[in-house]
Amino acid sequence: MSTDMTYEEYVKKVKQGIVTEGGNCPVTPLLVMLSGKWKSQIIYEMCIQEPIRFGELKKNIDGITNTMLTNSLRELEKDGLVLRVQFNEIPPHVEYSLTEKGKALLPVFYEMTKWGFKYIP
Amino acid sequence: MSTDMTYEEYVKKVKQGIVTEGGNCPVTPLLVMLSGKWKSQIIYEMCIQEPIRFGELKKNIDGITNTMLTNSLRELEKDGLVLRVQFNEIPPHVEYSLTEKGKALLPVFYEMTKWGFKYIP
DNA sequence: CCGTATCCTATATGATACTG
DNA sequence: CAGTATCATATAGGATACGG
Repeated sequence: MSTDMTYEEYVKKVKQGIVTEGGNCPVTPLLVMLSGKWKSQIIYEMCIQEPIRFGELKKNIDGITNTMLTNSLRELEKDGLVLRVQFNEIPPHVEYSLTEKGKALLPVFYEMTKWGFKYIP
Repeated sequence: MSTDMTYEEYVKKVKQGIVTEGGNCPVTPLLVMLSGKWKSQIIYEMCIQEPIRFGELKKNIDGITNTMLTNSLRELEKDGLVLRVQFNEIPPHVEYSLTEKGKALLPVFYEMTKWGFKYIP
């Protein structure tokens, strides 16, 4: 299936049951990548400020622990959404940013946000 | 914030850090609603066929158990995405369908699918 | 500064048997 | 037909202390 199909083409194909490839739900992989309590907030922080450091993420995301921030960043990195660059200066620091793949999620977030404003009180 | 803001307005506001309301990530509530191993597939099946019965969902979604299908449907119903209608005939049956709120997720899935086709091998 | 190591709890998921 | 009840396991999330 083409990447630039229109919305009308998409809806038509969904109703025909032919959007899946190999029998898998087409949105599941992305939902898995974004699953977890903190990942969307981490990506959102990177949309605002980029690159951003570990300590800034920790300060901006209320309630997150070192463990969860580290784990989430590692998974986002493994999935190719986030880039980690380490600077071995004194003092050492690390800069996180979105990859092209990660930045390309913004239209998805746009639709989710529009939906949220309409349907979530 | 308006529901019909353009994508350009959205991106601008994100970068200014003013998309959140009350300090919460705007996409988190939806991600929570769609979290879990089976929910997106359930919604997808309802996009193809609607209304659909419990047994058909079970047959179409490979590997799902009674327990998980029931739990997932109950949560989707509680979140207002899915409607459950019970027919007390002989034999009894139940029909599930998407609410307007649930149907309105299709543009979100469209963007997710386009992203998936581009970035997932 | 940016984590890791360890341990603990909560929640999600799963297997199986049974029922209005 | 469409579930529920029960029990078991796996994974996610969290608290705290410490290290390169």
